[in-house]
Amino acid sequence: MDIDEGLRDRLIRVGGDLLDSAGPSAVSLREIARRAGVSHGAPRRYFPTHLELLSAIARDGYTDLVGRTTAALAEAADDPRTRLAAVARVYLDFATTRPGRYALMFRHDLLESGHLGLRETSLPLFGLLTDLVARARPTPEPPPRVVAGALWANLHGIVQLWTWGSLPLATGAADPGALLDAALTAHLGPSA
Amino acid sequence: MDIDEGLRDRLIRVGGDLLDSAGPSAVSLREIARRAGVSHGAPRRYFPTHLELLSAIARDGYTDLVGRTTAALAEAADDPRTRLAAVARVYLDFATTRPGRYALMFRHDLLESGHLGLRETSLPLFGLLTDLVARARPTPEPPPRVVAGALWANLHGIVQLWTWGSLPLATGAADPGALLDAALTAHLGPSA
DNA sequence: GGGTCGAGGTAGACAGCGTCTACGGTGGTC
DNA sequence: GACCACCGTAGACGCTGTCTACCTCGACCC
Repeated sequence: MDIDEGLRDRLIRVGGDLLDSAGPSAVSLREIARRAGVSHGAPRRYFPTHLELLSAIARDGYTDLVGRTTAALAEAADDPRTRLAAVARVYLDFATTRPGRYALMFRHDLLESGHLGLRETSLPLFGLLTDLVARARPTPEPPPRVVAGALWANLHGIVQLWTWGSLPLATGAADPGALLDAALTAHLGPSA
Repeated sequence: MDIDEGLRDRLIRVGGDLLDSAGPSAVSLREIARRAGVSHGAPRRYFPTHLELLSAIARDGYTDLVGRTTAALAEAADDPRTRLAAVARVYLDFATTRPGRYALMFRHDLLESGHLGLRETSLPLFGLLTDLVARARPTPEPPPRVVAGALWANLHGIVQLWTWGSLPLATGAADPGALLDAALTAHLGPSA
C-alpha cells in the first residue's frame, strides 16, 4: 500500500509520526527529510516553507478528527444531548491519545491558518456543533451560534488545561469527565 | 529608577518588551542580550537555559495579571457575580492588550511549568475564582471546584479562540462580551 | 599594601535549524 | 536523437542555544 506513495504524502506521514511520538518542537524539516530518506532540500519541492509542511500535517489531523467525530456520531443515539456528549468525548480522546497532533493543530503561530484551508476544515465541525446545540436547547436566547461558540471554547479549554495538568492540579479531579459533564449541563441545561 | 537595575532584571524587562512587541518566537537569548547591550553569553550567568529566562518573563506576566485582577476587584461591587465578570474582563483585556505575553504564559512546552513556581503563582488566582463561584452559586452540586474549573476553562478557551480569530469567524460576533456573558450565565445561572 | 580568589561578562566554537542557490540526472516528448 | 521539465542533491548562509576558555575587576585577607 505504501508502494507508489509519493514523496509529498510520505513527508506528511513521516512528519505526522514524528509529531505523535516527539511533539511539535521535534518536527523539523531536516529530521523529516532524514526519516523519509531524502536530502534536506527535497521537501522544498512540495512545501516551500516549514510552515506549509506543518500545516499539511495539521490538516491531516483535522481530517482525522472529523473522521472520528462522524464515526462516533454514526453509532450514537439520536438525542442531541448524547450526541454532543459523544462529540466532546471524541475531542478529548483525540487530544489525549495524540497530544502532539492536537497541540500543533492549535498552534496558529506555526500554521498561518488563514491561508491554508484549515478554517475550511474546522468550520463544518462548528456548524455541526451549532446544529446540535440548536436541537438540544431550543430557547432562542442566546442564539445557538453564541452558545455553540461558548461550548466549543469550554470544551477546548477543558481539554487544553487538562492535558497541561493545570486542571487536575487545580480541581483535584482524576478524570475530566466531571468537567465535561459540568460544561454540557451548564450550556445546555440539565440532561433529561 | 533604572539606575542600579541589575542585569538579571534588565534581561527580564528587555525580554518582556520584545515579547510584547514581536511575540514569543522573537524572544531569543541572543536578541535579548543584544538589546540589553551585553554579549550573547552573559544571560547564562542568571538563566542557564533559554527556558528559564522565558519562564521568568512569563512569571512577570503572571504577577502583572494578578495585580490587574486585584486592582479591578478593589473597585468592584461586592456582588460575587459582578466580581466574576470583572475578573473575566481583566483576563480578556490582558490577553488582547498583551497577546505575546499571554501566549507565552500558556506555552507550557516552553516553560517547564512544574519546576519554576508558575503554578504557585497561578493557583491563588484559581482559589479566588473558586471562592467567588462558591459565593455566587451556593448549590453544592457540582462542587465549586469543578464549576470553577469549568468556568476557568471556558474563559481561557474563549480568550484563546477569540484572539486567534476562530470564534469571531465561527460565531460572526464582533465582540467577545456576548460570549463571556453566555459563559458566566451558563456556569452560574442567570444574573440577578 | 600586595596577593588571591571568585563573580560576572567576553569571545569563539559547535551542532542544528530554515532557507536559498547552483547543479545533476532521469524520463517523456517532439 | 535532442531537448526540456521535473525532482532530488549538495553546499552555503545566517540564525539559534549551549558549552568552554579566558579576562577583568573588585573585595577580602594576611
